[in-house]
Amino acid sequence: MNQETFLKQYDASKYEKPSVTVDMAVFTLGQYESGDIRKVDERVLRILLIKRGAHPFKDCWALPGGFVKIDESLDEAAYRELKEETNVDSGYLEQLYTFGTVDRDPRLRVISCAYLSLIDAEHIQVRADSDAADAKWFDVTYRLLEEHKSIKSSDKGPVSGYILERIYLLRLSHGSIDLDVRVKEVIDVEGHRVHKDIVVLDEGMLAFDHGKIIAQGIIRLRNKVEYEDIAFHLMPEKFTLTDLQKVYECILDRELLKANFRRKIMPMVIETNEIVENQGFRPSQLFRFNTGWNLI
Amino acid sequence: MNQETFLKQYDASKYEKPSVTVDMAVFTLGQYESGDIRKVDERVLRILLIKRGAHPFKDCWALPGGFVKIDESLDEAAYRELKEETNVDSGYLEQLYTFGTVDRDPRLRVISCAYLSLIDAEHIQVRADSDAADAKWFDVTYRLLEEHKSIKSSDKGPVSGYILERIYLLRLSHGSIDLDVRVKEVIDVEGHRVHKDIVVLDEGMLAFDHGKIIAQGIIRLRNKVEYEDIAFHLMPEKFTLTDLQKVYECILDRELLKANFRRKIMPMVIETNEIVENQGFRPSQLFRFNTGWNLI
DNA sequence: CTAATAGTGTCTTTTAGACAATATTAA
DNA sequence: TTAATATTGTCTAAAAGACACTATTAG
Repeated sequence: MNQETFLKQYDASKYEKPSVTVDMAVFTLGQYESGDIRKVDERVLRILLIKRGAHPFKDCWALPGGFVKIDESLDEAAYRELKEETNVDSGYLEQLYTFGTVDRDPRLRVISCAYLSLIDAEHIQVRADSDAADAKWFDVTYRLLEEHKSIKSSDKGPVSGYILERIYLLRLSHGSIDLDVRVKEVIDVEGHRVHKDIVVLDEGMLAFDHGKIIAQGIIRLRNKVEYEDIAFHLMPEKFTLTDLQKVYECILDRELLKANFRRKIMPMVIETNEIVENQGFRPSQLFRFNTGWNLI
Repeated sequence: MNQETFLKQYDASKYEKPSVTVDMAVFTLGQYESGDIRKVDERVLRILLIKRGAHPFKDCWALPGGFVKIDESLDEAAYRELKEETNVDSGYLEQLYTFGTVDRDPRLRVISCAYLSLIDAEHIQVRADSDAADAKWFDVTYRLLEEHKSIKSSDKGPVSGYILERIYLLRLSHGSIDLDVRVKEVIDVEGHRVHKDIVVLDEGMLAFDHGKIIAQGIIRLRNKVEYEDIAFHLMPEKFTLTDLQKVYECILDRELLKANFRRKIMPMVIETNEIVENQGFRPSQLFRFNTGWNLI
């Protein structure tokens, strides 16, 4: 039997199959005008959520996404969804993680491949989908609330294992809408055995396991921003170093020292000869991304 | 309409669904006795491959894996496959990446969630599966052959983009069987736009896109071993520091300086009071993993 | 002038890398 | 003894962190 004949007799419908979706964690940068001309504007990290117009989780907020078509790849599905929801086709996109617990969708078995996307605020033009009663950019913060350590000591003294639990507050807000979700990150170690997990303690108005996906996205973003140049995908063509620093700060949720930050990112940027004036304080120079800064 | 009634009328079979599999990149450590009692044994990284007994890719070598059942999670499927193939239930397991191009399986649309697993050589007991005519541990190396840079300069001078291509030789060998596969890692940058890809240039006797998965697994392993303690999952309970260093060296495919290596891993290990003697040279102390070394 | 931000200089600490020196064993 | 590996010490270079200083603007 050759491969040809095998293919003809293969029964593709023999087993019950899960459905496969992509879910998009699309981040961008928001801005709040300070009001005071002598002060610089505030910046926030934002994520796109849609209000579900249909069951299940009707009226809850969810990540945009949809079923993967039989004739498109995962990446193609992700690009298509990004385009459908935000009308941009120029964003950064990477696969985040695939979520596959059995009961994550009450309708039927759905495995979701989550993607992380970063788009620059200037290109945004959200388009509410047919499925979505409403699509909104939510301010996001993810902040440590509590930390619990319990150490499993063997009789001899040395540590045989430990459980590290960190409880974070994932806060998503848009106008008067406030979605507060507590997320527990658990690291359970027993000898060589490690088990890491993220557990959403209270789903609130978030649909499915999307709290977990968002948390995972922020964690990825925080890890990557430290040693890769992905933050520039959130920036416009030209930007001040203070703006760039604020992006790092709202991703990492901590303040950075100006001088050290500048030293670190200096190789990644090129100065333009443009400056920003009329701000009530010293004008600042505009920079742009130095494509190829990490070429040897 | 409430969620209850919605679920009843939802037609789960409305759309054609892809199949979902897990593929396992299971690594362990191999050893070649040097023959000379005055020399220490050689170590190699190994990966488990099965010889396909059925179409498609009959007689080619493939990663172990299988379809995800409708009532098990992705992680459960991965654990089950690991147990079925290696008979160990104690290994390290993490999700690697989900591969979802349309034509990666000639039979039908299959999306594969790949897992990376590390198991300690002492526990190995491979069990040839029903699907697998044969299962073998292959020595693995992944070594840079060529590097091409082409820089796209705009008229003004600064770099507008570049293409970086690195060609690696993925060599899988077991006895007289030698699977050599050239793998191209491409980084295509144009302004802000980045596109990374891994392309297998010649599949050889490797089934499906498993060359790509294996390469991805090795890349992940190399990245992680530098800043996490996963290498210990490949070690037995007690080990010498030289053995540990050799594990790092065969994962990274380069030699490390002994003194620096020891300084770096010292906080991760605890010395036992046992030593290894009768080796034809100075005896060495045995250490074990210091569970909890990274607790504050 | 002041309040705010822009931008620079320099010291210290930590980490990584290179390499030399000494120690111990079986044969 | 010797050839091999085991183990430690120290110098240098690079990166990260802290903090103080100067500069420039609108009002």
